[in-house]
Amino acid sequence: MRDPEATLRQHDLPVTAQRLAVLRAVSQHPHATADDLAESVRSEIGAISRQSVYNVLNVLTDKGIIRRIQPAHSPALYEDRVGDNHHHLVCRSCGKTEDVCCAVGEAPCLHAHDHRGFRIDEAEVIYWGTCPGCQQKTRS
Amino acid sequence: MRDPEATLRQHDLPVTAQRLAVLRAVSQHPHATADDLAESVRSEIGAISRQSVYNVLNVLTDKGIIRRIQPAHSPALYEDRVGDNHHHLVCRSCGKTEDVCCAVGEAPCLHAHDHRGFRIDEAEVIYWGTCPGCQQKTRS
DNA sequence: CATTATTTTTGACAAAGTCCAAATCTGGGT
DNA sequence: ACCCAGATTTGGACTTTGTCAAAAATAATG
Ligand SMILES: [Mn+2]
Ligand SMILES: [Mn+2]
Ligand SMILES: [Zn+2]
Ligand SMILES: [Zn+2]
Repeated sequence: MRDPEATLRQHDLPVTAQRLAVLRAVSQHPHATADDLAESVRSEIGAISRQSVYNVLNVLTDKGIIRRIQPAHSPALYEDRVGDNHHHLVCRSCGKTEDVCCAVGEAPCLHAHDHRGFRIDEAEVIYWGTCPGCQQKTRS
Repeated sequence: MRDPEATLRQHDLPVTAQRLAVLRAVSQHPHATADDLAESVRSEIGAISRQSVYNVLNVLTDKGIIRRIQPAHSPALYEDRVGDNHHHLVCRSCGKTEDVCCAVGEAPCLHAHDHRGFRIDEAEVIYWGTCPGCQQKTRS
């Protein structure tokens, strides 16, 4: 995130210490949970209420400044990388989450047109598997 | 579901009234929530505990007899259509969920090999959009 | 500075699901 | 048919993730 303060102003959001800190935390910890981010923010500015973390994450998500992803068996994760329609790789064992580029034009994004009368605006893809670390642990 | 009782026996699961009823309910109500299914089961066999519904859904899911899908902003949904790797179309407005065939060999299933050292076993795709009904309601 | 709308905080609340121990039932052997 | 051991079901407490609402604090504006 280049300039959190400018980003907030560009979206007509009053600049507050909480918003700046949450935005920096999301930027520094991609795919972190609200709880992770709260802890991170506390270590930076001392204190923030749980509700404010949610308030800020919600408003930033609504404005499209950050992105929320919600894999099964996990609380929501947030990231700062928006607008590129990338996808995710999630470890079934430890939850480790990594980005996967979506080569524009490739399926399934290619198919994100209408099906059964639905007007489709997003093709969300999660690749489930086992991360390298967990593969090792599982070796007999 | 052809024969719920045979299915249970094939998987070495003791046959109980609760399991039979839940299995039939899943079969008759694709993409229903645990709560929906509990109600449906109650109307058939009179009573079932909330915990048993979860127990049964969990064991059936673990055995691969049914499938669980967990779209954002929704409790888990269950269905009886397993093994064909189909995907889902979900309405952002009303939650309506429909099946989308995954032509085997097409992306992203084609890409369900290794990325970044992950051993991938599933490519989950959810197409988000607006269903026909909700499109009409939203017309100005 | 003073005003006003917005944000933050606190604490209660809700939804979805799990944990645990007691009661009940299923399947298998007599 | 009956018994037994192990598995399942039940009820209730509990956890996690997140929202609601009202009061207190703060940011933007003039
Ligand atoms: Mn990402
Ligand atoms: Mn389906
Ligand atoms: Zn892992
Ligand atoms: Zn709809």
